[in-house]
Amino acid sequence: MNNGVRVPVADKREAILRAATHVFARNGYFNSKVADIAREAGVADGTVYLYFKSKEEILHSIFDRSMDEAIAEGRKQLESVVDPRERLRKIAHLHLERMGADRDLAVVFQVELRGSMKFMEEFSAARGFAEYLSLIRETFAEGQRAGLFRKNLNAKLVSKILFGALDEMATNWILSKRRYRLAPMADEVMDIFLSGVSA
Amino acid sequence: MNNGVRVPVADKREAILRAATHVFARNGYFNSKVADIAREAGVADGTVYLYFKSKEEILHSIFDRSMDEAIAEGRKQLESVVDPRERLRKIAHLHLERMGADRDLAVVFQVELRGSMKFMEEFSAARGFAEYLSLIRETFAEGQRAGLFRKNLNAKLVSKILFGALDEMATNWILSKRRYRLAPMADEVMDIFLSGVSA
Amino acid sequence: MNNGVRVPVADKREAILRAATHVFARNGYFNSKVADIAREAGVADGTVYLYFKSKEEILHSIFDRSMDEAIAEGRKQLESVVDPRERLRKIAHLHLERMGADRDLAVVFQVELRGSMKFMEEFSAARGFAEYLSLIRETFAEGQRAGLFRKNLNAKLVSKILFGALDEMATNWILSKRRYRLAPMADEVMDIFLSGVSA
Amino acid sequence: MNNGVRVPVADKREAILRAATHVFARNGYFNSKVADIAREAGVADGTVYLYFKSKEEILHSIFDRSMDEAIAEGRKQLESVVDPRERLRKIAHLHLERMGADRDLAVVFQVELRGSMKFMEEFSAARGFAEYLSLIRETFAEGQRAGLFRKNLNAKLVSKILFGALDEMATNWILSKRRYRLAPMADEVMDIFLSGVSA
DNA sequence: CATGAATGAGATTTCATTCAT
DNA sequence: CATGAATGAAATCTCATTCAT
Repeated sequence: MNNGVRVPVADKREAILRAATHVFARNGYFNSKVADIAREAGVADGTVYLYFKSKEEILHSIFDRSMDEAIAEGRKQLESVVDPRERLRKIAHLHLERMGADRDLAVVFQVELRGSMKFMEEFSAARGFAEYLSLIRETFAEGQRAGLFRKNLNAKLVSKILFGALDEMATNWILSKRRYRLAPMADEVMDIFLSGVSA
Repeated sequence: MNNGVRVPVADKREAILRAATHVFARNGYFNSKVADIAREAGVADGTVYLYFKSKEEILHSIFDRSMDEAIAEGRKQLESVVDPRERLRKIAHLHLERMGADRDLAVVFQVELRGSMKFMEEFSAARGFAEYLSLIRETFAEGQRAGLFRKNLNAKLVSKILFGALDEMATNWILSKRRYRLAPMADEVMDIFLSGVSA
Repeated sequence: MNNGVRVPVADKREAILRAATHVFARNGYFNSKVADIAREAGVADGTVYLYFKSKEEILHSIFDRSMDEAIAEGRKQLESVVDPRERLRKIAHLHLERMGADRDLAVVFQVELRGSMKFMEEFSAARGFAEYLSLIRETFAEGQRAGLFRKNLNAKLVSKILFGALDEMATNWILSKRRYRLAPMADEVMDIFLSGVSA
Repeated sequence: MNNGVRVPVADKREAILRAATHVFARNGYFNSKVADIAREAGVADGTVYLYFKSKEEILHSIFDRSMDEAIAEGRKQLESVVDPRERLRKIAHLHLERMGADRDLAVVFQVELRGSMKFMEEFSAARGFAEYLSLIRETFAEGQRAGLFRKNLNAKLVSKILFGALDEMATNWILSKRRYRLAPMADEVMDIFLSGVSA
């Protein structure tokens, strides 16, 4: 698997990211110590700095990697879907499936990303977020052109409403003591949403 | 010093809360120093501890006071409104009016409250938040009983959708470079929402 | 001990500088820990940072303060001396008296100042040092104009020779196991020096 | 890898010493990282430890090797010179020629050796230095016995003055922005020195 | 009540050195 | 011999909190 290229223990970088996600989810970014992450990853404190140049970069890497994965996966899954209603439904599903698949990651996203967006302006995860909103908006606009959705609605606003609803599902899910499946909420949200916007 | 006039204690507590809101909004809770708050409030570092027993308590006080005010104000304004649709519309307005009235406070709420909800067990702002969701839910259920809203919708879910949409409006508003008025978004959201849930 | 009473150190900044001089002289700048300085000064670690913004600034402050004192004292003492030979003799005396008066300070100067001069661009002690060389050079040039010293000698070079000789006396003194008085070496150096440069 | 040719060990040791001299000259001993030296020498970090048992030993080796070379070269060059005045002149020339031949080495000597002399007591370079001073002193004493130099001068003191003057030339040369040749300064120093001590 | 100098525990980060390959 | 990933001890600096005045 090295194909002649020395891939220095991609294992360890991975382990650190996973450990950091867990630790951040448990304590919050600011209350988490690099030493905790190192211990959880099974490496020495210093090793963390062979893979990331600061604690902050670890957080960024978590966001970036997840965003990249989500975007790639999303693109692939949406390729074959043409009906704007189905596309939106797919988007909603993907959103909540992904969040529901890794609770720690979801916590980090829902709890820490917001803070980060405020303070790390030129931060790539924020750009990923903007891209995501655009995708919803354009899909919706397409539906409007196709006569599926009411033409008098502001596409940008509508996309925020949909995102806000999904985001709230995720937030409630991570805050809830009860353990329920998150993905199915997508359908419920979409039913209401589509009724609200249909022509 | 005081020109013989006794400066009421409330003044200083107030000044500290206001200063803290501003400082937290600018830097985030963890990056804010108590010394910054004290300087901005025009008091000595130690004075902060005469009014609050810790930095964390300042944050909680900001939440609690705002929540209490919002709830009191909400109760009063809703007293005379009976139509569930109008009540929901009023709630949305109050929500965004309050957020839009104090940008710093809005930032603190949107950015820091969520983090706090995950890590601080059962503090009163979280209870206020739950109360708020209940209010929406019950108003909606009332509308269902009155035949205004579709009976097959899950009231709890619907209330989260509405809250999520409003919350997203607020978040977008604080993150936006553009300066627009937040409160009017309430109507736009409600139009879509009501179309979506009406019987 | 303190008999339970907190004995405030009179001038803390002063105490820290003195302690730092001692610690630096014993261990060298890079091997000295701020904690050592704090302990020796009888203050907490953090207190050091109320008076100096970094360990490096402590070193600079030691240099700067000593330089300023030396220059002020030198100016005063030289005011009344007109004969260039006597002026140079006075300069040599002041140089070695000052070094000989505080062994720790002498060590810091002889050992750390040179390193600092190479790596820290244009800090004030380096300027003080340049000023000092100028003073010697101009005094010597005056002596040349007065016919006391050989006119064919390069004043700048000569001033460096004199400084180098005095500097070497100081270095030998701090490195020596034996305890002898440094100041008297000034006369011995000056006798040879003046023989070498007299017309 | 080696093109079948065995790379002599001396090569690598040599490369490391040269690299270290350069790195130390640029950053100072304490600010230099072993990794920097390794990179500059074109070897792996660990390889450094096959040739030297610590970073400190590298510094010592630089001193020792230079001292040994200087002493050997000095002995050879002085063999045929009998006149004490000429011997001293030769010594001065050799001193400044050697320093002037390798600026990095000169920086390390002038800047780091002093610190080392204070903190590493039984350090062989210090012994080399003492030997060097003895050589000057005895040559001078010989000149006194030969009636060339004033008998009332303290040979030890005189030797320090000469050393101090030469040392100062070297220090000024490395600190100077200007690029001039160092060796010629030897004659200028010796002219003044010999005038000062001649009978 | 108010002050602000002082405290000191604690966290991030660096880097000389080791050792399995 | 050579490598360089991994180690982990150590040090600077920060800042919430206290308390003598």
